[in-house]
Amino acid sequence: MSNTTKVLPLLEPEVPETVVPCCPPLTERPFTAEEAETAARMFKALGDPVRLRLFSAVASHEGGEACVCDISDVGVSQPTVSHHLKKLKDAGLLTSERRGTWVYYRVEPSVLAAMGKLLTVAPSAA
Amino acid sequence: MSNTTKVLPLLEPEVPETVVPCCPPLTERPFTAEEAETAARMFKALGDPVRLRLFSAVASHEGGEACVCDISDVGVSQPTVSHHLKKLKDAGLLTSERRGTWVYYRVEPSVLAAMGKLLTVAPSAA
DNA sequence: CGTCTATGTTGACATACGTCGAACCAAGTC
DNA sequence: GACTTGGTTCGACGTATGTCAACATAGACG
Repeated sequence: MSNTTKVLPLLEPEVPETVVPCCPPLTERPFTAEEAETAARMFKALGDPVRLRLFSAVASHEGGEACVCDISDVGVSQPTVSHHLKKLKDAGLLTSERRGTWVYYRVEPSVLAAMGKLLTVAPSAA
Repeated sequence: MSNTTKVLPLLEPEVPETVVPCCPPLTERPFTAEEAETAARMFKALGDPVRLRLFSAVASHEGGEACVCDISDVGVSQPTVSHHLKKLKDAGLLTSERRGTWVYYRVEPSVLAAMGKLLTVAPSAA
């Protein structure tokens, strides 16, 4: 039975080929200074516990977006939350949009996929 | 979402079970403070351009290991290289071993895989 | 042993970073 | 308009970080 070979469209609404070609996998070849600069910026953005929690909260929220009020319970003051959300936004990991009273943040799916590719264990290496 | 509820085993090829169970994918559920602390430590280690270049140089080197002398051309002084390699080691991303005159660093493949999983776009989320 | 090469460690310094309180802006509500 | 709630920006402060020069350590090789 070829049950596993069914290429059913497991809900890939986003995550298209538009994955930003930031850098090759870390294991493919030594990064250039420029590549390292770019990739480090993204890693750095996730290199703080509070930001990681905020990002995870947004990413795991209904539809990949969340109101600030829903995720700001991470143990720091609200200005600090805002500060970190801005950093994530500056790093290109989140986007924000104001809808009436509340501000909603949502993840940038392509960036997530790009980072995942960075950490791919080179299959050809072996 | 009735049609999409098929939980078919969408090709989970390698990624051995030896992957350290640090945290769930970022998109699965909000990280706890503890998970965030752990994961952030790894991201932080790669959040510096110099460290990223060093790590990439080691990871892409023959057999996933490299002598310091082979990778220390990243534009900073030798003590700084040593400092960053120590940080990567402390973060659990590299291991070192002295063989005669030279010291060799090698990647911790399980950690790489674990981080890759973190950035997995949750297939069940949606 | 002495010396040379390859790395790691220490101390110092400038900068970046995380955090908060206070002030400020944006939408609703009265 | 005034008041309330949600969120950002500003200014300040303490700490962490990246960097280097100088020194220390570990083998190799006479």
